[in-house]
Amino acid sequence: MSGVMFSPSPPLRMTVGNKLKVSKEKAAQHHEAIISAGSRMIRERGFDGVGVAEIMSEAGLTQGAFYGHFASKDALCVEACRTAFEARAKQWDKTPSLSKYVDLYLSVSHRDNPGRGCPIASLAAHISGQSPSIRKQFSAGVFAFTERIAKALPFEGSTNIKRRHAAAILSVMVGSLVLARATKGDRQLSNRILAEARASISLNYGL
Amino acid sequence: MSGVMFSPSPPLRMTVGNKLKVSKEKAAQHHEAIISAGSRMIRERGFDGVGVAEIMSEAGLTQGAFYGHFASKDALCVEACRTAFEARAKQWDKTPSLSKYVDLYLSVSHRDNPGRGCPIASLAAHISGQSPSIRKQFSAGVFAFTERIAKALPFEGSTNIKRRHAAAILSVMVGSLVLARATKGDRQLSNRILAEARASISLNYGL
DNA sequence: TGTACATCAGTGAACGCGCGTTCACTGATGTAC
DNA sequence: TGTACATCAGTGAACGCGCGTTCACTGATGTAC
Repeated sequence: MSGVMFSPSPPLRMTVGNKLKVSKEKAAQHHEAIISAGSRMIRERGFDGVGVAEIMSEAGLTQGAFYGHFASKDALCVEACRTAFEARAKQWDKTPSLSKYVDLYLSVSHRDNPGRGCPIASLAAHISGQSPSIRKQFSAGVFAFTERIAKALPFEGSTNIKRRHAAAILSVMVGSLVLARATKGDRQLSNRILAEARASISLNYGL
Repeated sequence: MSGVMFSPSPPLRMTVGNKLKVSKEKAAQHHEAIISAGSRMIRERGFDGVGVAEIMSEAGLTQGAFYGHFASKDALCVEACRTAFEARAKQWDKTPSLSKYVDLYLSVSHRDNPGRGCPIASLAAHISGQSPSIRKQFSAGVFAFTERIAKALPFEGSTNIKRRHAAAILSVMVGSLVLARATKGDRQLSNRILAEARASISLNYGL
């Protein structure tokens, strides 16, 4: 028989076979896997759009094990939010310039992959009604992101003026990404929103 | 006894007493009341953030009556979305200029009252995962709003150029409002976001 | 105009379902001797 | 190094709850005579 045979979507468990207790090392890996799956799925569907059982299944475990790793779903949400901001900051550090980062941010790829994307664009509208700990985590992330933009602005100016421009730039970035995602069904409109936001940042801030 | 006595939050039923069948006129009023309550509560908490029972209670009816007015919750969501865009368009028509409308849009009052506010800012992030009929209704609303902004721009330019600027302006408006709402816990940050978005539209587009 | 009754808007209890959370149990890990 | 056993990460079924939806019933409306 020619060609490679793929088994039809194996459940990709992290534990091999039917072993129950795992080593501490494995358990730590599981902990990270839960956060990783949660962070991605929450960005894709919002805090209330995904359940504990599905997150655990994605991490290769059953729902019962969840409460050995986290006190509650809310506690995971806080952690998932934190790591999402952290991961984005690391990606930012790998990008050569603010201009390039804006390119990436307003790309079709970012629009189509919210799971690895900016948590601000994914979660901003889902924040009200969430717990105070989530809201604080989120506000801190927005503040830090604004500061990062301000410091990276390639022109002269006081910290205060840079902060003010940064807030406006952040608004265009987040707003256009959210709008582009919401109008994905109308591809022309969606693409235009991204392109025009990019152009306006270039025109108005020389980025 | 001095002072006015208020009865503690009366349930405000539209039907008086225990009457069951109501006139066709009353029934039509109920229909509008359901849409009105739905439109407001959905903008406040998102499509999945509010239930049929609570909407009906707000409209002064019981949940059982809902399916005499709408085929499903989804059908109400479509209608609620439509009327929200319609109401906003009417409010726009009452506003003397685009500049004044942007003032209102980026006001603290609009930030703090999503129930009567722009459905784009309230619902954009909740659109993915909703039914095709809701998504279409929403995309049409975004498109219409962009056209409205384009036509109201107070400077010379081709339709195409105006459309492009309109898309960018819409992104700042929606983005800053969403961010301001999400960071309401940090009042200083929230207010700054609104103020800077307003200033940037003034600076960059002379509005 | 007055009466008899079919219509149907609204009621309230019930349905199945998926959610977050709990818990008795399992058995490999990893320590004590 | 080898054995005995306490620990505890993970399992899987169950819990109460709120959701969207259904339905038998109610009784004022509004029509037919």
